[in-house]
Amino acid sequence: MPALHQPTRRERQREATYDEIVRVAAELITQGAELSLRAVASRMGMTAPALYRYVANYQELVDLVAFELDKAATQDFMATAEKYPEDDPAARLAAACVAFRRWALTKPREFALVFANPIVTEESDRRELLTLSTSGHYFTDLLYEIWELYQFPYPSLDELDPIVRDAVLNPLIPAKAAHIEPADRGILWIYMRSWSALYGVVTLESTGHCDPRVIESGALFRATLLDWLEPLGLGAETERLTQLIDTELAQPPAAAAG
Amino acid sequence: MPALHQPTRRERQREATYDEIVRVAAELITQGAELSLRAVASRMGMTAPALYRYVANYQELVDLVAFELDKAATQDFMATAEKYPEDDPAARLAAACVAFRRWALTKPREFALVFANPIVTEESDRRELLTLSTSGHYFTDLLYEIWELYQFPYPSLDELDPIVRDAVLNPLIPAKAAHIEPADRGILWIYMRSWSALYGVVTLESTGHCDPRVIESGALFRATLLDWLEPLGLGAETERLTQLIDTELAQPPAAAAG
DNA sequence: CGTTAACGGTAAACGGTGTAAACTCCCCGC
DNA sequence: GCGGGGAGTTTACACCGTTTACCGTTAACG
Repeated sequence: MPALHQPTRRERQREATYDEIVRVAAELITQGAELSLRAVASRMGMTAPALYRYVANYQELVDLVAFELDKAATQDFMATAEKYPEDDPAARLAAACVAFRRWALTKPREFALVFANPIVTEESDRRELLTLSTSGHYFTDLLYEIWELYQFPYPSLDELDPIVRDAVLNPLIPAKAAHIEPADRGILWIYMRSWSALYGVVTLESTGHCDPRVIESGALFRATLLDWLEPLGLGAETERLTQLIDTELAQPPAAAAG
Repeated sequence: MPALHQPTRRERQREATYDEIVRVAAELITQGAELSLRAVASRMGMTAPALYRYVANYQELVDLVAFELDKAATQDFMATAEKYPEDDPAARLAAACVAFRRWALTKPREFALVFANPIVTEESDRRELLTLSTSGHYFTDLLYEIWELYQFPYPSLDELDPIVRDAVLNPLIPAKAAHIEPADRGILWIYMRSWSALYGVVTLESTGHCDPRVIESGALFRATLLDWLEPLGLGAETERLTQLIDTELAQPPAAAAG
């Protein structure tokens, strides 16, 4: 383990160009260009092989970019959610979900990179990055806040499949679970289930494996979201949340962030 | 429109090599190799540019392979389903769903190609092929048979979002809907919703964006499936279908088909 | 039957990709 | 002041999709 020392000039320089690489690479994607080592290097006034001083290979760059895009997207979700009061996590989650879908439909390339990119390597750094996924943390947090407020039902530890019990007690998947009491970890099961439902419709719509008219109407997404109000203890809030969702669905996608 | 004439020798030859191209390309994928025009051509003892006599470009070959793999996979689903009696569509659908998941987990590359491949071009032949998707037809058929037997509830036409109503009356998405009475087309809405749920878990698991232990346990998939028994009018069958699903989940994946 | 046009294939080439190896140069620590 | 390692370049390799020009064979037609 390296000693914690004051970063030298060279180290600062190194970190700076590293950040620039990731930034430039992410820009390429958001601008609709193809991501390639040569393109990134050329934009930085370097040659492609130089990038190998910073990145092990192409796939690693892709993973870094995916993490970066996820971070940026989460900022977007948060901005949408924060239109609603801090003490109204239900509204915030609903809004964030719609923002998530909007992002997936507006930027299908980014979405595919972040959420539909197969995690091939079993024991790679990839999994590490995935575990740190920003959006995952954000959604988990919102769900937990909802639970604090509405106390929706969740399975007890011994109701869970033993393997799942292990998984929620020592989670690998993006989830800031540290502050959740072990006995309450069944909440993470609800998280997985609801995330899976949300992920399903949004991926279906974003990749286009779905009737375009159904996408345009938003009906499938809307119905999926509404189905989850009851399980999350939000049955009494159905009316206002439906209205909120419809309002957000009607929002035009935000102008592309530079 | 060309007149229907007896295929000449040359035409037969052409069709044969066309089929061989698709077959060889699909083999490349199933054997874990990369799909490239050069690789396909070389395996056939040809050069790459020759393929352009049969295929407009690389993407078109990919689409053809995707359709081919989907067809092969459907054969697999059918084989699993046919372990159960013809007059028991509920059992058959449940088994087919498990087979679908098994396939997606065993062959994530194939799955990604067929189901997570973004449909980019708006008005391409891609959409045509998608509409003809074999697995889509199969699942729709099973669901319809279930409806015939159990008469599960479905929305009437005027309960549907107007855009969705258009979509189910004149479907673009894989569905042999011709034999479903227009008034009963709300069944297709149930189909879309349940397909979206199934697609969600399976994609999540197949791409690995999920705790590997949860995948291994199959709990998330199982729970998702069980949630759909009630809406499909299969509440009374819960016990035996649960047992069936668990049996199928315990089945080891079939040996890789040559 | 002979001519002509289309067809199915080749070779060569263009511009692009990721990546490996060898080599320079400059900064930093001793 | 000197040696070493780090950052970057050049060169090269093995691929990729795709275009162009060319050539024999095959089928159709006057």
